[in-house]
Amino acid sequence: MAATIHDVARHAGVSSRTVTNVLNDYKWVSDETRRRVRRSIDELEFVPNPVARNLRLGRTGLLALAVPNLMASYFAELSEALVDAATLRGFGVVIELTKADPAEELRLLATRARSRLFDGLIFSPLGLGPRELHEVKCMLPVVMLGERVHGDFDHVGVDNVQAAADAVEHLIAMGRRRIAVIGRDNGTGIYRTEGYRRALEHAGIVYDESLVAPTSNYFLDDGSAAMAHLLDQGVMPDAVFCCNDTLAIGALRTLFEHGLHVPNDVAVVGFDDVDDGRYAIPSLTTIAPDKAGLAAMAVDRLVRRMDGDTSPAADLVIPHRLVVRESTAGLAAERATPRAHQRRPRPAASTTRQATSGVASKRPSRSGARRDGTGTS
Amino acid sequence: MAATIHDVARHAGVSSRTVTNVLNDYKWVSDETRRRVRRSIDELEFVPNPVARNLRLGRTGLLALAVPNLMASYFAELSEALVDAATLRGFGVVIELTKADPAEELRLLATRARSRLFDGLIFSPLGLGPRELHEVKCMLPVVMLGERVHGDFDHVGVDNVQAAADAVEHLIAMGRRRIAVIGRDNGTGIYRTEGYRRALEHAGIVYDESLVAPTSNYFLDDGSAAMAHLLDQGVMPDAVFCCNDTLAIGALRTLFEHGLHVPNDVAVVGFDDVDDGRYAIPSLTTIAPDKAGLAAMAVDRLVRRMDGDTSPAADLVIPHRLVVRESTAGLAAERATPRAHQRRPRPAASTTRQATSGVASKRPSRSGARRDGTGTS
DNA sequence: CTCAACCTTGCGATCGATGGCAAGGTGAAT
DNA sequence: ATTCACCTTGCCATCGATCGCAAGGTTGAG
Repeated sequence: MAATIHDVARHAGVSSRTVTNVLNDYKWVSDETRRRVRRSIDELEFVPNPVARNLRLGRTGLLALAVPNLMASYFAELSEALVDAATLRGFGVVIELTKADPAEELRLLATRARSRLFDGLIFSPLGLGPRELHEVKCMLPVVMLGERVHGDFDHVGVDNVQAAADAVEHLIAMGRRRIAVIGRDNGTGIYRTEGYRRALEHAGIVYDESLVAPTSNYFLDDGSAAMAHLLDQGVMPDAVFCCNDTLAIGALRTLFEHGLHVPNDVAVVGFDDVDDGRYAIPSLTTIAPDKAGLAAMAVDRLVRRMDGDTSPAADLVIPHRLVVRESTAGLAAERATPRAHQRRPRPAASTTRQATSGVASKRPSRSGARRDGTGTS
Repeated sequence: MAATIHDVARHAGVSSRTVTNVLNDYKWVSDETRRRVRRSIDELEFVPNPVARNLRLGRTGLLALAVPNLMASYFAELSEALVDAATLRGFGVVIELTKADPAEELRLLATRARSRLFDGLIFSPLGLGPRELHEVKCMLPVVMLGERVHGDFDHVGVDNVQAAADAVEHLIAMGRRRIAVIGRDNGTGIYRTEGYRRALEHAGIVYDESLVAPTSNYFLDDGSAAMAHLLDQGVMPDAVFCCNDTLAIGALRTLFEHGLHVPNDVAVVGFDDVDDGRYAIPSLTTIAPDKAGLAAMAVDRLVRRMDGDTSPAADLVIPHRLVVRESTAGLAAERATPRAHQRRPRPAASTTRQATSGVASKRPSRSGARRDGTGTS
């Protein structure tokens, strides 16, 4: 059905060897021949069969990306960033959903990774703990995301403990004392809760188990349920640190339903700087990791390994920063201090503009003005 | 490095032919041999090289899924559903991000689809209009999502015009008259706006161009900007129909910033029933398509085509329903009528429970009670 | 004329699994 | 002893592209 290299050769009146030479930019091909071959390729709509090529070359041009799910915005955004980064380097990306299931994650590393269908694997483990991961040895290059694991895998991620501590420190700086935490029991959650603990300790606040609402998952549901659980138990915090934005948005909803005002009654901080958080009501204070940087770094690392780099496993820490929004600073605070708290990159473009948000009135209507056009006023 | 079928044969003391026989459940293999071969496979950790197998068989076990992005929750949820459905049938999924770029979408259909790297393609076109798509002929099985196109592609999707009309009818039933629409200018948006127009017409309300806020994209940003644009122009609607939930959530934010109450001042309806909408403040009334059903149907259709089904292109319509939440019914309305408006499937499980939401108080605290435990009260 | 640089080609092995074919080998039934 | 059903095998072509090798061709410079 589809044309092969031989069809092209016949059509162009050359040998198949010459066609390969053209395809691979071999040194000694005359311009004339090159042109003729190219024309035949176009006319026959020939596309080299990657499967055959890959069999020969031992590479498939595919990376596998293993994430727990795509429903949690963080993983959706992360995946998008990684697909972009991979595409830039000519790799396709196969998405594998692990559902944070340890068995599934192991199967992926142990079996599926041996299939040679992928040239590399970017893995965001949630189910497997450091100990299990330590055991696994994997045939193909792997870059781990999320929390550092103690196997000999390359790793890219933020300093979760420090970042969480930053977030909680911010709450303390805002005068909060009874600070709850939601989300301890998943991969990175453990480390983020540790950061929470340290920040409290540093401020001389005692760590109170009853303020900890563990969730094994990290969906909106879970944040909402955990918050409700806290309130139902009569625990009344004046702030909540959520191990990610999705949990935080769920928690916002529960607080709203309970008639509690954020941040007046309870301040909320998330983690990840997911797009939704910017548009939440109130907008969500959060820790923003450099996701694009993370993606680029992960792919870069992987490609380097595929090219034979055998240096010892690296632990790459990407920067993070605190983004203060209404859920801790409040509407009034934001209005009073129109500092450039936020960065709002437009998803499509890559320009980065500074802009305030959360301003409720006095919006100079310029024709065709963008929503954030007030940033200049 | 990695073991091949021949290594296994040698190790088990049989011929490679026998190993193939075992691998493919050939009829005449003695149990004894079968066991021995299996043991060798395990010991050598042999996994058949899919690339070689595929070269021979002409199939790769991979489906391509082309969506514009993963940032818009709908596509994230859709992708997750499709990956699940494909995994169930033993297919891997390669995600291709088109960015809603017509050129990219064409390249995908015309070139990348010829690569034989995929056995099939599930395509969610946004950039290409029906006319362009009509032209394209594609070598491999394709199932189209979103709006029906008039090429000879299989198609799975909701009846966008009808569904949009349902949504707007609901607004009209709630007594709204000045109903704006956000989002016309993208693939499905055109059809949804058409549904909007019909519902107005049916109710004898004149279609007013100044109430139409077109957006070419469908991110939070765009919804927010479009809403601001309407308000800045002095257009004061009493309801807004947004062509998807993401736009709607963006619009909610702008309304909030302008100090307008939803739904008292402005009612808002979205489309897609994205997870975020359930947790938005206020929770979002929306049109819920059966996403899991859609995913299953799409994969099913694709597999059937791959197996040689040559029946004429099918147009499969999946059911939708209106889900009424606070953004049109309001807190009070919900509290007054604890009807089972909503279905809230837990992402992980597939059980479907009826539950009210948006109840602000009187939450009977049962130990370990789920957030939606009030549904029985 | 000779040599070298440049271009093109046919041949054939290679990547790893598949599977047709014919040829054997069992053991049991006829 | 013969037939047959059952099991196992070696051999080889196949999928399509890659690439080394040797050989043959054309130039033009020396």
